[in-house]
Amino acid sequence: MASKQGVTIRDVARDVGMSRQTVSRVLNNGPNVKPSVRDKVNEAIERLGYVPNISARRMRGSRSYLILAINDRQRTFENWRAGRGNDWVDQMLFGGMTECEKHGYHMVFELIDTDPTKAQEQLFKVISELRPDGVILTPPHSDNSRLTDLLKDQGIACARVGRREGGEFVDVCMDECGAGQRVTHHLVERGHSRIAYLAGSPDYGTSVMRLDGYRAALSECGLEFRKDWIGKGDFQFDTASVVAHNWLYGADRPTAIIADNDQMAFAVLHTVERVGLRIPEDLALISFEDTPGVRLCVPPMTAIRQPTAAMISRACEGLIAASSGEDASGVFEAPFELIERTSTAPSFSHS
Amino acid sequence: MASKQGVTIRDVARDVGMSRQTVSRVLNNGPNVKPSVRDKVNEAIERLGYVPNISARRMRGSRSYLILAINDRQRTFENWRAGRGNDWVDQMLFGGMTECEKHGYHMVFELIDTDPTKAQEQLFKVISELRPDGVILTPPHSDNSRLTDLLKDQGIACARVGRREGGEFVDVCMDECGAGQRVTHHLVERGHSRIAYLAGSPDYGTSVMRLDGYRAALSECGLEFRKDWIGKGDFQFDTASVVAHNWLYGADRPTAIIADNDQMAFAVLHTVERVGLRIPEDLALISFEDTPGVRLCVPPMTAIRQPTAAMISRACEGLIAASSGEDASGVFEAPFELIERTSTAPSFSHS
DNA sequence: AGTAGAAATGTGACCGGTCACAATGGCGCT
DNA sequence: AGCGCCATTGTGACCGGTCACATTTCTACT
Repeated sequence: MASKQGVTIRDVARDVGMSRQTVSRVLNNGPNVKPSVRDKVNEAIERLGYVPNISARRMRGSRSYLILAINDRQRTFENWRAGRGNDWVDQMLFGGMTECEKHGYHMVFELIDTDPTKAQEQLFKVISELRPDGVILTPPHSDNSRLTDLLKDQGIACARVGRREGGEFVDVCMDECGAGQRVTHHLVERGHSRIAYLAGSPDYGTSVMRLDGYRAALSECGLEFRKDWIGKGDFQFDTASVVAHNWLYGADRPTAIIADNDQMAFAVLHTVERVGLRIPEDLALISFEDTPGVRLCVPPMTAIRQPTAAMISRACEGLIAASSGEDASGVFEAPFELIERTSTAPSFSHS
Repeated sequence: MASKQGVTIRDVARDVGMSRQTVSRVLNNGPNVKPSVRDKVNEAIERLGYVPNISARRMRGSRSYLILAINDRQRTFENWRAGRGNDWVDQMLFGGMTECEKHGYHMVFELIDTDPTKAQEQLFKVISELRPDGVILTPPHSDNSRLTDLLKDQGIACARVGRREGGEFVDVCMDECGAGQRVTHHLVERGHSRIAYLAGSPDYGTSVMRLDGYRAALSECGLEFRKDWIGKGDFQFDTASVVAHNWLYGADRPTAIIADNDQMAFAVLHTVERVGLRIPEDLALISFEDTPGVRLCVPPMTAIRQPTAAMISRACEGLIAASSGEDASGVFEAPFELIERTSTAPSFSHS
């Protein structure tokens, strides 16, 4: 086994004939360092290949240069078990890294249980071990006040994904209501006036907001709001299949369906095929979420693409700023995108 | 801002009236601690809510309790940009956590550039900062000897995903050849004898091994090996579309196609539709990889599911063992799974 | 020139663990 | 009782940075 530690700050200090503290000041862009000295130190750092050791930094220092990203264990497990596609963590990693790299931060990912009490215990353990500068909570943990309380108590900055209350935290989200409006307008622009909405759960703030957007858009376009065209789904495939079947079997059927998540959109897709209709000729279909599957199924589905990477990137930015002493709390709304694919292509023949 | 550090080892020591070292021994399951003392210390740890600080542990100690997982930046970016589904990191996280949690380890994910030189510089920086106990290299970095040399030189254990040479590293992989055989047998069992193989690149060891398996299975079943039914793909959609079109347009067409990756399988799917054939009635289709898309497209595709989670889990196990001084080097082959879906359903009417 | 005050640099302690080694305790044996 | 030996426990140094504060050097102004 070779040397466990290479060049230290003392080696650099010795090399330039300065004290450790001066080198430390250069590293941290501290004030009161003569420019010529700063250059000399930087040159030596480069030449010797010195890289500060994160563990040592966080010992006496106040920063750990770590951002902890929390995901839900059960959801992750379930996605894995069901073989259901999910690139959530991929997106988090991508978004987080773009920001963390700039400031020399690193991302640690951890899974914790859905159960609020267990979650709290587990989070306590992890933050005690790692002492990260910031923690990113993703749904459903962004809604667990035990966790935010714990973090507040421990003096660790916290970012919540999917919430928009702000207050003392860094909240990142997207404009769910606007997305609901956008998809509705998208369909209206393509000639649809008979648009049904397959809703998720009223327990989810996001669902409610999206539905609001749908209603707003309908009224903006002077279209009738039909209660029987609000499907009560639960984000699951089976329930959605039943709803879709009822809508599509009759003569008074909608010409477009908006599904609150991808699982339900797939349910519609399969139902359409069973009933003998075609997408997009007989029915336009649009989904939120834009998980991997919707992009590759036949036909590819138009969907709202959640700005996961952007949200996480912003969360990291806020947390890093917070650990530098700035007040980074507030709400950040990342812009979503409507990805147009075949399922709402204009081949639809209304009239 | 509240207390930055809670209970320390000294607090526990004071509580039980023992020295720090004794508490440390209990923590690390060290020898020579009287059982009664061990119990008393454990009780105090529990009661006071003491959690050892990882940074402090790695300072004087030899372990950092960190596993670093390296993924390719360009590939990750490209997947993100193209909106292509990819739950690779999700699977890594899931697999890694199941093992890391058992031993109090944490996973840090990092992206590095494809370019070998840049990759080396970036890896050097990260391992200098974090000093992880082990590093997991995923393709294409598992093949970059600069990285493995660097890790060897720095005395950091290394696991390579997708290699099977073993030697001084922890190599984790799956039986690619066996998978090639398996899919072929699967098709033969369903009555197919006209099976084409849409290959990836001969530069990829995995491609070669899978193709070997296909040939072996054909000969086991007494079926003819037709050179014109080996498609030269390059893992890309477009090239594969051309090959598929040539096969399917003529009368002498195969009744089943094996695609070396999912992108190519999708190309076949779309080509089949264009040509006016149906899956699985006219053509059976099967893919390796099993990325999210294949599970949800219409019809859902039968595919080999890569045991990513299992491989990463094993990699972590090996790295953790190595950091405990054990010799964990060697090759571990994770069992793959054939996930049967509609694209090879028996509705196929041969005869 | 003398001196105040800011700018630049240095010093020792310290963070919270683990290491190497020293010291103590308990037991069996002669 | 005296001894050896192993099991158990304790002590001081140390890892590589940063903190608080002390010291020196420079600049400006009376």
